[in-house]
Amino acid sequence: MARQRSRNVTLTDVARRAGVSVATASKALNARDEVAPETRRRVLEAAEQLAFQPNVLARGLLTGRTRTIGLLTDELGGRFSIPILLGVENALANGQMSVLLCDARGDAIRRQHYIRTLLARQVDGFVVLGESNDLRPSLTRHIPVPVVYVYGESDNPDDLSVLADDEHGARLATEHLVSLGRRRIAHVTGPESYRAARDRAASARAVLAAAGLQLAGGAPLFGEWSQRWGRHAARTLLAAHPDIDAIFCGNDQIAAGVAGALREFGRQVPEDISIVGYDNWHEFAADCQPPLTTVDLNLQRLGETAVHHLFAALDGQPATGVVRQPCRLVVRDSTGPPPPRLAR
Amino acid sequence: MARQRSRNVTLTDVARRAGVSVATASKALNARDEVAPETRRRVLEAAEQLAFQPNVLARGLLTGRTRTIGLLTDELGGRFSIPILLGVENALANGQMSVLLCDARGDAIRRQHYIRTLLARQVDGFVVLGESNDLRPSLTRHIPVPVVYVYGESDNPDDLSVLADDEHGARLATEHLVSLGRRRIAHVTGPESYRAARDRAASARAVLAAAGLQLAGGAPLFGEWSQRWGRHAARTLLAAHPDIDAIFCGNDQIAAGVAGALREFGRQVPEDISIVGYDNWHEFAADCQPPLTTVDLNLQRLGETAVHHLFAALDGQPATGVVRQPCRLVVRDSTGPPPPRLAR
DNA sequence: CTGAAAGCGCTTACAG
DNA sequence: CTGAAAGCGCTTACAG
Repeated sequence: MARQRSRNVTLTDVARRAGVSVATASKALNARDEVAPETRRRVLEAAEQLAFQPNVLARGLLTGRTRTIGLLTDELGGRFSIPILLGVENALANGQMSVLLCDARGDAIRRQHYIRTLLARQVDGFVVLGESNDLRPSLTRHIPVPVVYVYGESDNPDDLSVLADDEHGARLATEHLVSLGRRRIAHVTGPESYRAARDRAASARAVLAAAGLQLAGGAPLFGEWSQRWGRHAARTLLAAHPDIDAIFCGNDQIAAGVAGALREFGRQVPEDISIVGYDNWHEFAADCQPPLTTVDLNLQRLGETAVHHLFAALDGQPATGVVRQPCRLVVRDSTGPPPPRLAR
Repeated sequence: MARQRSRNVTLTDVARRAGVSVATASKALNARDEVAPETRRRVLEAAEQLAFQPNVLARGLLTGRTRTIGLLTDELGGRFSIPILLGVENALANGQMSVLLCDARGDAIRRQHYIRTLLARQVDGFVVLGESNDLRPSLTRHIPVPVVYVYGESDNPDDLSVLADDEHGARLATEHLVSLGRRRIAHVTGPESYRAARDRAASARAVLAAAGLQLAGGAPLFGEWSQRWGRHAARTLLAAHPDIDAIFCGNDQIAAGVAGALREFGRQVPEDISIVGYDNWHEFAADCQPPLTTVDLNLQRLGETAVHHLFAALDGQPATGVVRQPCRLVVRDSTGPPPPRLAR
């Protein structure tokens, strides 16, 4: 760590070693075709020998393109940001671009500061990552380069928002339970203030209605995104509706809590009561007792999709509106058909 | 999103509006004292009116400093990276620096590629974030700017590594149990191949030995970092050593699994058997039944500490060796004194 | 105190 | 095909 930064090898060094001008060296390295093959060979050899790395700042100053994008997050600590971030980083790297990371921590001042900072660094575009899938105020008017919103939807329909399709995810979950022969299905989920909770609940009800069914208890149980709430809700449900045969949970934590409570009450999962979670949060879903059937939002792919749309916008092909990416049902051991004696 | 990037406001624009040369404008904005107060006022006003943001690339080209550091991670998806990342981001932002994020995904080729990319972007320094706290190969010989390793220790003692103090964390946990009057303490932890598991186990044994005790069963139970292993190990322990009165777990997932199994066996937590977890992973520890006493590694602060050391190195004050940051015991409901009838 | 000039490292017309 | 020159936006001696 004590090493000094040595002077960088510059194009001038390469040119000198190859015995050409910097202009020619530049053309040779950038594979422009106005260079003699033998000259190019000499330049490439010199660059190789000197381990030349072009200074990206100088190039950016000239071209106005930095091949850098700003990733503005609201709350990186949240559960959903990381897989999306990974997808964004991966897709950008595949496109030879880099990402400057800024976490606003839900603070508007901090967010504005970061927007200025990123613009001063001449980023080519922005990805704005929401902490929930609720509508969020558009930032685009402050940003003179292309912006794509991911996970959280911009409130300006002229922006492009790339979202997980919760209607689809909840439909997959509910149809799975119905197709297994479940008929008295309850829904335990997070706070009604979350769009995710409302959308999933609405979708579940729609699927049941189409099958001539309704939610056990008549309505979703809105609460918290926690195991604790799952345990509590399961007890309440068993007391009020002892004949339920399935519980669709708004996330995997709730599902894990439900599973724990059902076990304490001696109900067998999946035979007596099947459980579906949501999120495919590995540590909760796969490590649950029993492992949970759940909905995977494909978050990493969501990040990649957002970047592909950003690339399109950088190429002059911007889109607007909402792109919804489908979900995927992951079937594990927490769902199955009712026991034969109860089959109808 | 369809907006065109408009030409940026440059220092030339500001200078023209203020009626001065760019040289004077530059000095005024950078608060150098060779400028008349009235001139400075006019320049600042012009900059304000034009919403001038200096082009950081141009400045970087000139000064050789970009105020950007590269964060090289091995596996961002891992449990520990995020809090550390947050700490790094926060400390850098406080120092008016930005972070370029690169996740090598444990791939050596990809890692080398990122090192070259970051150097081409003229980063001022690197933070290298390990995915585990095992020793890792030093990258410093490829990097001509200051490097600080965080969480994972570099195998070169000439590097600086900022680490969580697992010896301390396990000591806090074990001393807590001993001080509560627990005497038959078991240790259930992750794979022995992890340094974290070995270090914590060794520390627990040392504390017990100092108190004239030894681990229930004579040795730690190494297994996996999962609830499943926690459940399994708890059953094994109860069968072999029905009189144990505490279990120190290598992480919170194991502890949650242990808590679930003990409940099924009708053992009261914390009265009959107290449990301590490790990591203070909120979703597992605080939401456990009962909420877990656990060890918090202060990971966010670890990231901040690493950045402070990097700043020192950038200021010409590099350090070498290992910095270990203390842990913190978080006491919740899973630990308490033995019931009076059993107290001795 | 102010400004003309040089220069950071590169790319791109343009002339030869 | 090659290279001298201009220039991206800024900062810093240096001269006045």
